[in-house]
Amino acid sequence: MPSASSHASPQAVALTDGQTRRSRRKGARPGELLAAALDLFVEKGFAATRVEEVAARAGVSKGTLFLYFPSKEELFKAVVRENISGRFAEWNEEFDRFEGSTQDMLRYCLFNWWERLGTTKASGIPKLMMSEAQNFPELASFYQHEVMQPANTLIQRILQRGVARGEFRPMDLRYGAYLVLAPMLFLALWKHSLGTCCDAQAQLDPQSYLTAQLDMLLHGFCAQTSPTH
Amino acid sequence: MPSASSHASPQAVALTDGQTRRSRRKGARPGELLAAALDLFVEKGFAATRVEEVAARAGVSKGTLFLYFPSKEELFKAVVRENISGRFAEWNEEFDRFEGSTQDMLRYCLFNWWERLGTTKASGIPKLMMSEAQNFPELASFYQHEVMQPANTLIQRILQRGVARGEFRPMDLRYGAYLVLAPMLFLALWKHSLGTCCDAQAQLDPQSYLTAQLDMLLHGFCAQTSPTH
Amino acid sequence: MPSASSHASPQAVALTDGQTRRSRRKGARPGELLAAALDLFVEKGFAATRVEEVAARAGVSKGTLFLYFPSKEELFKAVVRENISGRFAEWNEEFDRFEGSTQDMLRYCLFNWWERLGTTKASGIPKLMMSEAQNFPELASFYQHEVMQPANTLIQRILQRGVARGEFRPMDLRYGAYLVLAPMLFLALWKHSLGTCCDAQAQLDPQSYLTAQLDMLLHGFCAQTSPTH
Amino acid sequence: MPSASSHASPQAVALTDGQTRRSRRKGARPGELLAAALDLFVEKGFAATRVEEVAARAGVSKGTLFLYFPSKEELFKAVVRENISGRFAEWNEEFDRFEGSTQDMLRYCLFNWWERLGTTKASGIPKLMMSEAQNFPELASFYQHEVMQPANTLIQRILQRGVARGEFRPMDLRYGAYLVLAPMLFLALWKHSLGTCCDAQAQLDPQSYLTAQLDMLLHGFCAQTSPTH
DNA sequence: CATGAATGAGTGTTCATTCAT
DNA sequence: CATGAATGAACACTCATTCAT
Repeated sequence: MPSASSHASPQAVALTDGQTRRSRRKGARPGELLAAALDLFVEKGFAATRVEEVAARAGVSKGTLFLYFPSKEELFKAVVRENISGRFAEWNEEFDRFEGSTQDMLRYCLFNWWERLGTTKASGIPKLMMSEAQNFPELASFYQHEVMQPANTLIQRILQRGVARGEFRPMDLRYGAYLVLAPMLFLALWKHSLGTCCDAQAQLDPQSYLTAQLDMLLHGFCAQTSPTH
Repeated sequence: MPSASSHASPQAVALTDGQTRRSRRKGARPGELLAAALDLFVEKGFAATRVEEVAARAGVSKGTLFLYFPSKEELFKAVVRENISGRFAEWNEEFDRFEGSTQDMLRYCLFNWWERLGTTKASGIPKLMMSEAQNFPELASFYQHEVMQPANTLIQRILQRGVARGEFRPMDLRYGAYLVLAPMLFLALWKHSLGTCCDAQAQLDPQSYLTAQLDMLLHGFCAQTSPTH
Repeated sequence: MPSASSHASPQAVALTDGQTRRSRRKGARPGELLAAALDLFVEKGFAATRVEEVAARAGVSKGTLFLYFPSKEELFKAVVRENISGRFAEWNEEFDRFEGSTQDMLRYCLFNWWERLGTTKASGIPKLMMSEAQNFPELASFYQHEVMQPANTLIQRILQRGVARGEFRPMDLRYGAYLVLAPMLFLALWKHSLGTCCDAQAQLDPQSYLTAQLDMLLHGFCAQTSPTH
Repeated sequence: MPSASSHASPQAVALTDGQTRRSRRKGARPGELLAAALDLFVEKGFAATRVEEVAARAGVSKGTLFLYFPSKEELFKAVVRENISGRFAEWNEEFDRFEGSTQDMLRYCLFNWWERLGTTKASGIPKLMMSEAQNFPELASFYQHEVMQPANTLIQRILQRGVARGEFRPMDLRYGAYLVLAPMLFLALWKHSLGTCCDAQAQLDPQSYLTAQLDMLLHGFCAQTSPTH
């Protein structure tokens, strides 16, 4: 039963820049941990992130992390839920309330998505999943059900609306949804991988990219629309 | 995966003091190792691949691997360098010789790319790069210059041809190229990550996906083509 | 498991500066904790029992446990001390009053012991002592003096009575007593260790075992009794 | 890739009293590990023994231990096999060759068992199993099948021989075997638990104990053999 | 008195890397 | 050249113990 005095040891204090850790408001714990976890998972990947690092960045000890999240995987799931899954309800409601043309809706969808997620740390999550899917099948399955499916469904609803109102050509909705999703994901992926280390001239401007994307989605490349197969 | 031994990386050569390794039957070593490493890196990712497994699959001992590659990281670099060498010269020539419509050229480009690369192990490399770009910035930059740029340029040339011939509407070529690339990369990424662990119903059929993609690229979603900006 | 609160260990009392805890309904705390601890120590062993579990089973918080017992080790000591208190006075009295043959007395002793202790949680204490004797030498010594010695003495008195009355052959009483004790302890040990996880066919029926044991103790294996040394 | 010079570090050398570890004959590794493991398991119990300690005592690193034994549990099983299970074949053969009376055989069995196992570290294994059975059911089951069963069978064969030759009274062999086993196990258990910390006067002399045990097994306590139920 | 949030040392296991042979 | 035995740092997770409230 050694070192009863090890609490508030010099090291621990050093970690928090000398603040007395005990004095913080209690309610913030899980939130700080989720924020720290998001940062680190995005920065270094799931496997390469050590739970101790997450805890340290949140200003708590390793043990405390496990007080709130039973395992690293559950921590990850909580991060995803906090940042993505939890928002589909809200987005679906926005869809129901939307009154403009479906073109505008699609535009709103793309730009809003980028503004709300793309510009935040959460935009790193798709890359994270891509990287770790093979090695953590349970996480992949979780992401598939809690993120990809709802996203797909939401976009299918938009396309369906466009078709129903005669604004869009008839189409296979399942693949149509991927046509919208693919470039969005590509943008997020790019931002967190190759985008971080390429020349200035090769940078992708999100606004321009999304604008081009939207125009192409709606009208295609062709000068005159006359499908040819 | 052609004649691997001719690509022995500088480091590897340095290790052996420049002896002519070629004269022995053993000269095939590095190539076998690179092939095994590609397989495993693509299957399981960099971190999850154990060097012992690579060595075993190449039929040599762990020690031998380190004889040719000073570290796991260098092995990774060699694998990427080995597998993204110049196929662009050939593809650019094909472009020059192509005589049909630009629509057909784009179709040919997409389906051919999938057939020649997408169905092979090499289709795992983009995922590999995405995942590890942060950890190997030097390689990411290399990939950017040697793969992404040429690919971009090639596609821009196609789009440019279409515009020049009045087949395509005028467009910002740089972003236009990404519109073509994004779904291609998405397909390759999908195949090697979430695609491996999702429900049967969520599977993506490459042919259908590319077909839908092409149709949308050319004609867009809209019922009547009347650009609105 | 009678009135636990009357056995509050010295340490526990010391902790509370001798206040009269008795006057409150909460006085039952240490007893509930000791009972819970006995259960769990017997079930899972010292190391595998978590103090939180003990506290939970006693219906208090982890912190409260440490209010009464300064450490897990002290809790263990208190448990053992609490549960091996003097039943020997009573048993010795029974011996004095017994009027039948010494064979019957031995039979009574074995079966009664099993009924009164073997079928209760207390039967787990010998196993506990065996397992932890090395780690708690002071307790082992205590157990030796307070349990093993009196038990030995009691059984020696029985054997002595048999010899004195001509019912038993002369013998070395000290070792004779172990001959009676060994199988009793073995039964208790078995019940709480290997007996819990072996095939149905390898199970030991206490009644049959004790019967066989008694018969052998009295008459031995040999067909005709003619001691041969 | 730091500290390439960490091999043969001062610490490591210190562990082996300055011998160059590399110079040892290779074949001794598993044997040294098994011996170290037996020592430590017996001294401190399975759970309380750290694999690193085992490795250190054997003069190798933690990693080396896992080179030979895939897990701590397998190490334990190997220890048991090495010291006990592996010997039943030999003992059964001795039984087959034995030509004297069954009384002598039983005597030989008891004293020989003590001499060959009881006086060695291996005598600590039964205590080990008793202590850890609950927490490691797989080990318990292993011990049950590889040790208890064969021992039981061997003793039943001896008793059966005695009965068949008219030397012993008829009996239930299954329980009869336990009558022989119980005191043997008790002796081994005693030696490694309470026996280590009790007064000189309470010590059990194995030879005397076994002698008394044998006499009682054969002839019982009773003055005249006249079974009374 | 009682709580329970917070701590951090401790452990089995993996695996890239080394090096004597 | 090739081997594979040996290494030891690294990591997720547990749990006895503390202490501010």
